[in-house]
Amino acid sequence: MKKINKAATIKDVARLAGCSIKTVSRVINDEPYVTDETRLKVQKAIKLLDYAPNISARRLVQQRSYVICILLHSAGFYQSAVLSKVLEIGYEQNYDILIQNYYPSHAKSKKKLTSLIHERRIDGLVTTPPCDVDEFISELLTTSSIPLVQITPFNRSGNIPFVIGDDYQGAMMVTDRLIELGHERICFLSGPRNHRTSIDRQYGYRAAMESHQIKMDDSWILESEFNFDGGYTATKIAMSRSVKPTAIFAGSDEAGLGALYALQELGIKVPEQVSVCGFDDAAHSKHTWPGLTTVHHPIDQIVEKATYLLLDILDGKQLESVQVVVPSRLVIRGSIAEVNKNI
Amino acid sequence: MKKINKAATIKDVARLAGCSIKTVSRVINDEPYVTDETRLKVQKAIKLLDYAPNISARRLVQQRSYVICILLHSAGFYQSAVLSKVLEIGYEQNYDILIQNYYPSHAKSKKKLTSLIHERRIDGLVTTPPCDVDEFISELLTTSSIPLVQITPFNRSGNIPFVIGDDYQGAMMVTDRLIELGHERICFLSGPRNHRTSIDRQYGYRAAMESHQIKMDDSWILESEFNFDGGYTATKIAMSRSVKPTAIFAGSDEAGLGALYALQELGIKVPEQVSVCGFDDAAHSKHTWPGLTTVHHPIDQIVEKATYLLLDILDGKQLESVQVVVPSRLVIRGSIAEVNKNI
DNA sequence: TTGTATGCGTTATCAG
DNA sequence: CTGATAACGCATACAA
Repeated sequence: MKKINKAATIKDVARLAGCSIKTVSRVINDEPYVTDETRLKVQKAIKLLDYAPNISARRLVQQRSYVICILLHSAGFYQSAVLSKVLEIGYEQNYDILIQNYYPSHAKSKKKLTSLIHERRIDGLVTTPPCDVDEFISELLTTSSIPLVQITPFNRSGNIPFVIGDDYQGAMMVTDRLIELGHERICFLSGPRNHRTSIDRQYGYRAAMESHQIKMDDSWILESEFNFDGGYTATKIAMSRSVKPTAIFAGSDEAGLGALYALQELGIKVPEQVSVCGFDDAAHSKHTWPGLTTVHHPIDQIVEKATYLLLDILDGKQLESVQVVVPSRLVIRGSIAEVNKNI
Repeated sequence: MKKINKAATIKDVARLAGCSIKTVSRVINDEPYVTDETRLKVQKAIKLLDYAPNISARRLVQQRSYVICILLHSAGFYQSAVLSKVLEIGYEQNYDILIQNYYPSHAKSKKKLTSLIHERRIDGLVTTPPCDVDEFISELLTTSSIPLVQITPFNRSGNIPFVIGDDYQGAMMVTDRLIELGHERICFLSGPRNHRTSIDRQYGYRAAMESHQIKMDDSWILESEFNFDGGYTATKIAMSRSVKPTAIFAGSDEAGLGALYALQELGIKVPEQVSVCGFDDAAHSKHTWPGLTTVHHPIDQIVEKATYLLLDILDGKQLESVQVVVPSRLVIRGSIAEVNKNI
């Protein structure tokens, strides 16, 4: 057992190996122009001294932090899914990943992010929704240019790299399926207006309804939040109307679970009396009874692509496409059935 | 709009303010011995140049990284809860928080962690279960001494700082409650042996059963995993026996949700025919139907205390108690009822 | 109250 | 192939 009073530095290694620090540096960084003989000597010295390069010194001289930042809004299913993938990537990569909360338009959030960039703590940035709804993020890029990749950007204009799921397509698929089952009175529980996905999913729903020439008006669209309470409340409202829906399509699984709960509380059987769908395929949606029919939003792939996109940009790779759309997939579970008009 | 070619350094500020870099340094770090007049001049220069100290340089010279690391095993409800609190703290503190996956006994995990410490990327460490079941963590501390706080340590011996919930007490409360409702055939779904909580919760259950002189043997304890599938499978097994339980106490909410699902799949009514309890009070347990009766495991508080404990240690504060136990609290929801012996 | 000089541990330049 | 030496940007002992 060796005791470490002070960590060894490159100088110590050089002294022990009988060479210059530059040579040690070469060995550390796998540079050429070192004899196998000296390389071996240096490696032995490194092992002997239990040497590891001081990361701060390296960062200072290289003017890079080897840290990328992920901006995340609050906590929830979506964020958990993002996090778990991000950590996986952090485990594989040499970059450290700094996860930071960001609340759009909050002064403190802006300040935090500004200093993160300004103090050169981070080399690049990935945003998740809805962190980019304020203009601050894009402004930031004009002043201090730092590579950015957006996950599901609020605004797709411009040529900023992004990765996004196919929300429009997914919502169409769900709605089509419900229509196939004979449903016409389909309620859509929308999310907040500052979420790209919320908007696109609503368009998908509308498009499917229209393509089947089902008469509908905006009263079939209930604005709520993309969370349990939002879905719960909206469902209660929908079911209290004189013309009740035979199916509820929640714009997110969290809201879908709220809908499920509300219906069960009302003693309405799912799917016998009312069908319910969600969107996202959250980890939990297959664990309710009945399981929630939903669209698989490939958050894993999205996060992975976005992060590696940023990493590639930082490594200076030439990339052909920096704007990626990942397809969605229908997931049928027990919460939907053929229409029951006696509701 | 100012354009930034190269970021300003402390020298630039000094030059513009007409003083030495030491004076600038004093202003930045809120040190005394600066006239209000010069302070103002410096501050103006800082604003004008849009200056921010280079964090790497500071870290190098101070021999500190101002980063703490949280070790996390895989992903799940528990981890999500930890993460959301950790991010909140990171948002408030000046330390950056590096979240790292750690799989006990995995060579790669060890290597990652070793270099994290070795390269002085982190100043301190917080472990969450079951990251500390291998001896590696404690070994690490003997070789390279870095402050460590353990959340729910596997092994409480020694004087390493830790924060833990009162699992024993909580499990006793749940079991007592079930017994009050007339239950005697209470099945306990245990978790893995490498989880401190799993062991303590099982002891609590046993203690309550014994204190009420209810005859039981080990067949009433089913070993499973602390997740949905574990609870699901164990429940199916329990309900297939000739002597069926009237209540199922799952050692975790995730397992409890699995139990709920299994019973519903079997067409067994909860709580009319069988009562179900969990442990943790996971975010989702109130969103199932019926809501899951459980014990509130104050993960928020635990994470908060642990993190601030580490921060205090790093700041060199004198602390009276570094080993903290946080009490639990019963949460009654719809999943339990008086015993129904006709099962 | 202010400033000078030195060092932190790397990487990079450029001459040997 | 190798090695002096100069940055990198900041903090800090020590002067003034």
